[in-house]
Amino acid sequence: MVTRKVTRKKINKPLPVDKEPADIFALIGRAENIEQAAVAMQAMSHPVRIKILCMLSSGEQMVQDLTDAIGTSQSNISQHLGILKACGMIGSRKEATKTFYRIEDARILKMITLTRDIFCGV
Amino acid sequence: MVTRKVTRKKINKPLPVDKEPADIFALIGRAENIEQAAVAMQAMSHPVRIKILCMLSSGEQMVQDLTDAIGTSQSNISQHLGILKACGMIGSRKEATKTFYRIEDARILKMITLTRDIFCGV
DNA sequence: TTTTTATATTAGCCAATCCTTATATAAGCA
DNA sequence: TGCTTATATAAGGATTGGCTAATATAAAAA
Repeated sequence: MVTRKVTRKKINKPLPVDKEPADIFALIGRAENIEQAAVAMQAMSHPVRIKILCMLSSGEQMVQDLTDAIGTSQSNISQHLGILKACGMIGSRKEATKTFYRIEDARILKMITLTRDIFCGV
Repeated sequence: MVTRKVTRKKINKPLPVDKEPADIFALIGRAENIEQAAVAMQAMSHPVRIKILCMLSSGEQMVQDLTDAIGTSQSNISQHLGILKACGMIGSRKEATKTFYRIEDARILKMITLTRDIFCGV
């Protein structure tokens, strides 16, 4: 028996690149785009990661500062940063022992800004 | 030993109501809002649910039509609808044997519209 | 009343997520 | 060299998420 599993795309994958448009219901056909959006939202949908993205949306930050401001373990922050980085949302730069993270994907910056706007009125 | 677990808010909870603002980094302090945003994004972050919301964003739809257009089992659609409904994103209305769903939360309509805009350019 | 249509619910399984604790790496400093 | 600081990685277990298959409900149709 072929156990064909319809497993979801893992979160740690880079967001795929764009493709052609479509028709039904204005966009259900755009499977690629929908997938991208889902992966992006899933990656963003954790309080710690939202906080990280919010902080990064005002510019580069180093891990220590993120850890202090957000208030969880360094290991935990590092793992969340890893998730965000794995799907291309953020990038990093090393300077001696410190690592600085920044938002890489313009769409994510837009998303986080809008999310903030909608849920925080900020 | 008190195994104090920092469990995340379950997805099947209504979005909590607003509270007071804060200070650090413009909004890290707004835990309530961040939580709301996270719950909302998590609920939206599945291809099937995004498709459902997209379809609903152009008006009320019945289960059968959603099922046909999206292309998964009726049971599956029903379960996803349940998730969206449980957190107050959508509402429903019965008419004989049919159930019509619609978007309830204005913020979600905004979110889905923007997501569409950002990822699909539609 | 039986059958059909439309939708909801439940159980069970496997995969994914998340946190904690412990350890690794690697650069700067004494 | 050895210590400290900053960050990353890995293992482990607990919980959640998501699918399928089976069943329940309930209204309409025959």
